[in-house]
Amino acid sequence: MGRGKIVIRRIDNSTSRQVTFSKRRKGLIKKAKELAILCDAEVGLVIFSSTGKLYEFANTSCMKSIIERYNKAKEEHQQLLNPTSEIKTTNGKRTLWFEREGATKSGKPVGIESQRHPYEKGANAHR
Amino acid sequence: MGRGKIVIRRIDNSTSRQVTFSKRRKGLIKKAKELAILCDAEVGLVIFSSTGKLYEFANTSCMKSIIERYNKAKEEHQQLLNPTSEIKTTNGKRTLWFEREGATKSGKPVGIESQRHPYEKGANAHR
DNA sequence: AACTATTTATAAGA
DNA sequence: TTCTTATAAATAGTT
Repeated sequence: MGRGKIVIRRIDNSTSRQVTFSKRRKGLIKKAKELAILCDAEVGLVIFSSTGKLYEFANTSCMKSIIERYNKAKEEHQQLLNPTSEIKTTNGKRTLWFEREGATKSGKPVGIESQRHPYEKGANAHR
Repeated sequence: MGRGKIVIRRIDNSTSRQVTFSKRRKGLIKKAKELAILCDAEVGLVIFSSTGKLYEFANTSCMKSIIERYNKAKEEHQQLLNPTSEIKTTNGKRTLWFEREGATKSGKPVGIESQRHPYEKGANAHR
């Protein structure tokens, strides 16, 4: 959005990188707030600039509680990934509803899909 | 952005809230990715839908490392807030560069400003 | 930091 | 939920 289209690639020029960071960070936090309010969601956002400065946004109480909730959700997810069950297919793999088609690319945690395949069963079950 | 302007307020209709959540979540994560790449920043984003589903984005290694970095930065920040120094003004208050003008509103952690006043000195020093 | 031309996101509707 | 389209909003380049 702007005078010209840009390619999403690291901005080499330090000054314009800083300017863009400032603008987009502001925009991202605004969007995070809006999502939280409009959709009644809990949102936690942490941003470290390339110079190491920290910026954050958390719509509920504080980031701490969101992180705790996150950790808790992760633990439960792990339980699903590594249940103490004996169910296994002959090839040693098990096909679960939340199985990834890809892999850990671009920093996405293993077994977690940001866009689809949320933690709970039933999601994306239809269609 | 759309056929009509909307007010940022919880969407009552459950169905449209879900639709909006889906669209905006996607958009927010896209923006987070772009910020990370363009500006060489480290970004961690956690979203819990109103139904409790978790969505996340982390551009570096994993959310865990970002959370650790966050905690570390927070600790250091606390050290700055409660230094073992004896410097005090007569009224018992000390004016620090990162002092807040507001208070803990809308869930923002105490002593942290999301938009301005990042942790490090010199930020916003110009102008 | 302000200003706009443009691009991009997205609200509604199908 | 996906596609389409009109329109609101974000922002790239400039000043």
